[in-house]
Amino acid sequence: AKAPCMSVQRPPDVHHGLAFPDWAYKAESSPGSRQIQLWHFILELLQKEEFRHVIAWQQGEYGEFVIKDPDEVARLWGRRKCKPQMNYDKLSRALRYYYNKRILHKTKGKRFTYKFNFSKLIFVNYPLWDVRSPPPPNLCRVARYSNFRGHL
DNA sequence: AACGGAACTG
DNA sequence: CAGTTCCGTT
Repeated sequence: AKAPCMSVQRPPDVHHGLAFPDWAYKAESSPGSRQIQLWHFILELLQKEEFRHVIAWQQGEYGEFVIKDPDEVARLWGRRKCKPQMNYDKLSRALRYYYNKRILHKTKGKRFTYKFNFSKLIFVNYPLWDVRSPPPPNLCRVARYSNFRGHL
C-alpha cells in the first residue's frame, strides 16, 4: 500500500544520445507550478527505459510512438492526475483534442500509434529557448525552419 | 479501435 | 483552459 496522490517524483535529467532531445522534457519546471499536461506526461514515460514495454518510440518516423499497453498508460496517467477512473477511452479522447491543437496526430492504420508534431511543440512551449545552450542533434534544424507565429 | 459532440470540472 | 466523463457513430 502507498499514498496514491501525495508526491510527484521528479524524473532525472536527460542526456543527449537518448531517444529524444531534452528540450521536449524540462517543462512544468516553472515556479508557478502549472498542472501536468498529458503530452508532457507521455514524453515523460517515453524517455524512461523502464516503460518501454508500456509505451515506446517507433523507429522510422521521428516523433511517432506506440502505446503498447493502453490500460497501463491510462492507469499511470490516472494516478498522476488523481483520477482513478481513468481508462484508455478517456485518455484517448484527450489525445484526440490534440489533433486540432496540432500537437499530435494519429498514424492511421497503425493501432495505438500517434505522432508528435514536434515543430509546433517547440515554439508553443519553448518560446524562450536559450540559444546559448548547445543545440540538440536532431532538433535545431526543425526549430530553425519552423515559423514562429504567435502571441506568446 | 477510433472519432468527435456535448456537458461538465477545477 | 486542459482535460474528464459519457456516449452514439463509423
